[in-house]
This record gives sequence, C-alpha cells and structure tokens, in this order.
Amino acid sequence: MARAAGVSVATVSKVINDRYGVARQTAERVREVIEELGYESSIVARSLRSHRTGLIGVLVAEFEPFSTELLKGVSAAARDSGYQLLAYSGGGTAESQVGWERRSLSRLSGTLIDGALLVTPTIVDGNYRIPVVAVDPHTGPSDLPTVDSDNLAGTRAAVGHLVDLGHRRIGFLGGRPDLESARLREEGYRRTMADAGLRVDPDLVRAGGFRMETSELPARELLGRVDRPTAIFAANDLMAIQVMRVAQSIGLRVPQDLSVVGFDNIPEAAVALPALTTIAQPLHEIGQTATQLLLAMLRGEEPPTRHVQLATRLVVRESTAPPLP
Amino acid sequence: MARAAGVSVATVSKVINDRYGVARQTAERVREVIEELGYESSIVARSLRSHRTGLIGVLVAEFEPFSTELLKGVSAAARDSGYQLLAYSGGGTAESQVGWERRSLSRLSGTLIDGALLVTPTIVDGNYRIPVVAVDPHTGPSDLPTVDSDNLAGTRAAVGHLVDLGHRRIGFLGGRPDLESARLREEGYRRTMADAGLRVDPDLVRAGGFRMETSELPARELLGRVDRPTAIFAANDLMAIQVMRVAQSIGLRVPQDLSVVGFDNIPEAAVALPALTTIAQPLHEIGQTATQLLLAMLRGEEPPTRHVQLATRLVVRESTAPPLP
DNA sequence: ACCGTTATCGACAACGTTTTCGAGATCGCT
DNA sequence: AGCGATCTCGAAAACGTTGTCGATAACGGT
Repeated sequence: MARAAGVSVATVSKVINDRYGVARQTAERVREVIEELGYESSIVARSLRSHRTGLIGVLVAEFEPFSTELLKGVSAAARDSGYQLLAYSGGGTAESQVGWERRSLSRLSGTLIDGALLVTPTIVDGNYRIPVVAVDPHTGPSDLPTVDSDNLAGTRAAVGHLVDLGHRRIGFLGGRPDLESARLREEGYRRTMADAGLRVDPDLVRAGGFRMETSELPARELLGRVDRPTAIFAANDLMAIQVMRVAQSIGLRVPQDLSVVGFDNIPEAAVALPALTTIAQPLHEIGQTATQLLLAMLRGEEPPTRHVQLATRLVVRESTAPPLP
Repeated sequence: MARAAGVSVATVSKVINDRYGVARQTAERVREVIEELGYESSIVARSLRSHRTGLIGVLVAEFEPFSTELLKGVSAAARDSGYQLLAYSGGGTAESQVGWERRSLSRLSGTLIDGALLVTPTIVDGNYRIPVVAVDPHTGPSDLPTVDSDNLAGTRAAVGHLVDLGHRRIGFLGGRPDLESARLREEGYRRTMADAGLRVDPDLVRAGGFRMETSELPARELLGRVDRPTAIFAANDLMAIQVMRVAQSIGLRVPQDLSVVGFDNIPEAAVALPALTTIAQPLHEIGQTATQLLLAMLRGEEPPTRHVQLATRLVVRESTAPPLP
C-alpha cells in the first residue's frame, strides 16, 4: 500500500487521523505521497475496526418534495461539520410498514453509520444502538429526541389571520386522523375559534386525508351548503388548492367569495391562482437543527432539550381577503 | 457470535449465503437461532472481505423535486431485485463542482457499493472501478452508459402542437446554454419550425436560464414587442409559468391571447392557472431503466445498448389554444 | 471387511484499517 | 559520561465476515 512511502501502515494511519506521536517531516512526506497517489482510505475497513465512519444515515420513508427540502437542511448542516450523508429509503409501499426503519437501522447501525435521522411519518420507539433523532414525525410523543415545527401555533396564526380579516364562519378541512399533525391542526383550529368567541359548526368540519383526490368530495360538501363558510382553513396546501379549484368550478371567486388558507407552503402554493396564503414550515431549519442535535449527541453531549419545536411563519398571498359585507 | 448455536462461524456464513455443503437440519437449526437472536450480519465486514454488499449507490447533485421522482423509479427497480439503495448527496454549491462525484465515487467504490447511478447534471467520464450508469445527464455524449429522455422528440411534439393549432409566430425561451438539454430543446424548436416552413425570428428567441427569476426579463422582452408572438415554447416549466405570469401582468389572456407550452411536467404545472400544457418526462421510467441497466452490468452482462432514450409525452392542458384570427 | 467416494463441518488466512505497546533513538540533565 | 525522560516509529492484534482446504464421518460397492 502506501508503505511504498517508506513508512509502516501504522504511521500512515496516524498521519491520516493526525494523531500525536509522529514527526513533523515524516508526516509531511506521507501526506505528499498520499496526495500523489490519490489514495483514499477505505471507509469500510475503518468502520470495521474503529466503529466510526463519519457517515450519518438519513432514513426517508419515501422521497418526496417534502422530505427533499428537509434533506437540504440536513445536507448543509452535515457538510459544515465534516460528516457525510447517506440517505436510505425503503421507498415502497410494502416495506414502509411499521418496523421497516427498525430493520434498516439495525442493519446499518452495525457499523456503517455513526448516527441516524429518522424522516418517517410513523416512528418506532426503542433503544437503538446509535444516536437517533426523529425529524418532523407525524406521530405522537416519543422517547426519541425530536425536531418538528409548532403545528399548534402555526394553525393559530392561520385561523387567527382569517379571524382578523373579519371572518366568522370558518370551515376546516382536516387531514388523516391517525396522524398527530392532523390532530394538532384540528385542535389549533378549535382553540383559536374558541378564543375568538366563535362557535365551531360541526357541519363545517370535514376530513380530506391530506391528499388532493380525497379532498374534493368534502370540499364540495363544505361549499355546497346554503350557509357555506366565508373562509376555509385546510390542514395542508394540497387540500387548500383543491378547495380553491372546487370553489372556482362552482362559480365562487377566491378570495372575494371565499378565503382559503393552507399549511406547508409547498412550491405549488406560490404558483396556484390565486397564490395561496399558507403557513410555511421551516423545513430547511428543521433539517439543520435535527442534524445539529444529532451531532451534539455524537460528540457525547446530552442534548439540552430532547424536543425542539420551531416556529412557523404565516405567508399572506392572494387567497385571503375580508368577507363581503 | 452465533456460534452459540453450536456450530462454527464458517458454517453460519455458509447458511446465510446458502452455500453448498451444509446439512439440511444443521442449516435449519442455525436459521432458527438467527431468527431468535435477531442477528444481522455486518455489511461492513462482508464488504471488506468479499467486495459485494448488495448496495447500489445513487449520487445526487442536489435533492430536488426533479431528482426525487427519479429516485422513486430507481427505488422501485432496486427493491424488486433485492438490492438496497444508498443515496449520496454532495448537496452543496461549493462541493458540487466538477469532480465532486468522482471523489465521492472513489471513496465509496472502495468496497461499499457494488455499482452506482449518477444523477448529476454534469458528469465526468473516466473508467470507474465499479459499474456506473449516468441518469439523465444534461451534458453531452459520454462514455458512460446513459439513460435519458428524448429531448429532441419532446420538443418537436411541443412545438408541433402549437403549429397544429395554427400558430405561426412562435417564440422560444431557452435554458442554460451550457447544458446539452437546453441545446437540444433549442435545436428541436428550430427544426420543427423549419419543417413547418416557418421562419424563426431571431427577436423571438431568448434565454431564461431554466429558472424563474432569471426568465422574467426575457419574458417581458418577448411579450412587450408590438409584433409579439402568439405562442411561446419555454424550455422548462418554471420558465413557462413565469411567461404566463408576465403575460397576465400586462393584460394578456392565456390561452386566448397567448399560448404557452413548457417542458418537464413538474407538479406546479398542473395547479398553475391556467394549467400548463407541457411535455412530460418519464422520470419514473428513466430511474427504473437506469437501474435495470446497472443491474445487468452487475450480473456481468454487457448492456445491449449503452444509450437508452425514453419517449416523452405531450400533456395538453389549458394554456394552449388556436390563435385569435 | 476393506477401500474409495461423498457429505459435512471447522480451522485458518485474508480483507484494510486503528490502536496498543514496546523498542530504539535522541535528547537533556547531573 | 551515564542515566532517565521523551520522542518516533513499527510489530502485532483486533474488528466480523468469506473462501479454501483439510479432517472426520458416513456411506456404498466389491
């Protein structure tokens, strides 16, 4: 190997990890040879021996625009600290069952990765062999250190915005009831309404499953009523866009006849017409924070807080206006 | 280790890789113990020894919606074949310089991954140590086996659609001139115009850099003219959406006063208003095909064709109509 | 009953690192 | 000059697997 540089393998190893105990000029010479030969030490062998790889694993349930933005933040933070990223996706329907991440992790955590970020909607508790941080899980509280955004406060901002505009009859289109995020957004809606002294009409609350296809019908139900709401808060942008479509298809003008607010601030929200008022999640920041948390754990520090919640931001665009008198 | 199962490590290894030379019932027993102990063999050690890991690496320049869809196809194909995916992203601006994928690859290909997929706009030729397939590179011809979509035919379909509708003055908003894909789309535009016996007015050709921000100005230039075109073909959807915005901002109606066609069929295209007519790239299929190509190479087969081009599809929505008489 | 063949299994080396520890060299001090 | 302290380096073990090969047992044929 690089012992053709005149020294032993041990010395080379010391130079690479710049350990104490190797002479100035020897190190210099070894470095030169390394450079010259374009030598890269094998992660695999290092891992086998020292259980440290400089790789952090990111388990993504499925690659989608949502996780994508998160990954950018993770990527940036990891790079700053010298760690490399290893995204890992079960990717499929069948495999994304509960326990998938457990199995993946146990296989990888053998030695391949130093720590892991779980970017999966449903996470499984348990003591993993390596540091693990859950990123924006949609499920309930967990043993794992977690980073997500403040769904409750976000929802309050959204509904509050509608209230401030003067809306009284505000409808709600919910997400998948099995996910914590959906539950929180409904709770936020109800609380804000209550705080404003407004009654929640049960007929104005529907579930749309977080997806476009499944929210057309409930949207029609909400808007078809004679006493239809003057504003609708949808638990995510996809459903909000569907609401605007349905509204326009039955002759309602947005925002004059109907105000719509979404949640997530996906790219589509900006180009929709009218552009959608929504709650932006700091995805980039979430990814970044989660990574920093993980890195701290890798350094052996106990994280100051096990659960970080980041603030959301209200993005006012064109889909909201005061109700017609 | 699992020699607590009463046999030697060698035998366990043989059972796991079900090799010839181990008795029926011994194998059975070992398998039971493995199951019971939830034992997972270390990829790392296996890799070090046998240079085969069952992992294929995917190098992504940056996680973005575009690569995301590709990854899904890759993911599906890999799963079907028992291979696991390892996405790897330089992620950043600085590192995504030329040569980044080379370095990453040389580090990983040591032994960690059996083969690699390059999902990067600019690819670097060279003999890698492991099988490599380039996926949808935007650069020119290469030594590497490549899978991408037929930019030329796609463009012809787009411009042909406008011609068929009766448009004569058709403008073109191009991409980044340094990328092969942009070059091909311009060439397709020019050829289709020529085939239809139409003259290309040099004043009707602008470059928008593939991005929204950089295409507002050229869009204004195109539409501000007294003899403005009745239709514009933009080299990607982002620019097409920008064109529609600019048009609407200066009082033009789409599609009555101006028809617009894009390229890519990103999610935003469907929700834009009017919904954008565009050319859909078979991203999922590209990912799938590339993976199958790679798998064939891993099996030692020489791929039948080194360059696969997949057909695009014209998606007619609401942004195109015959020109006003 | 003996020998050759086959089936089954384990000992051992190897993969490329990191880490420990001891040997030799150098240096400084008395 | 002698001795201890310090510095520099390399030999060797270890990480967990796989592949080779030899040993032993079982078996079948004459």
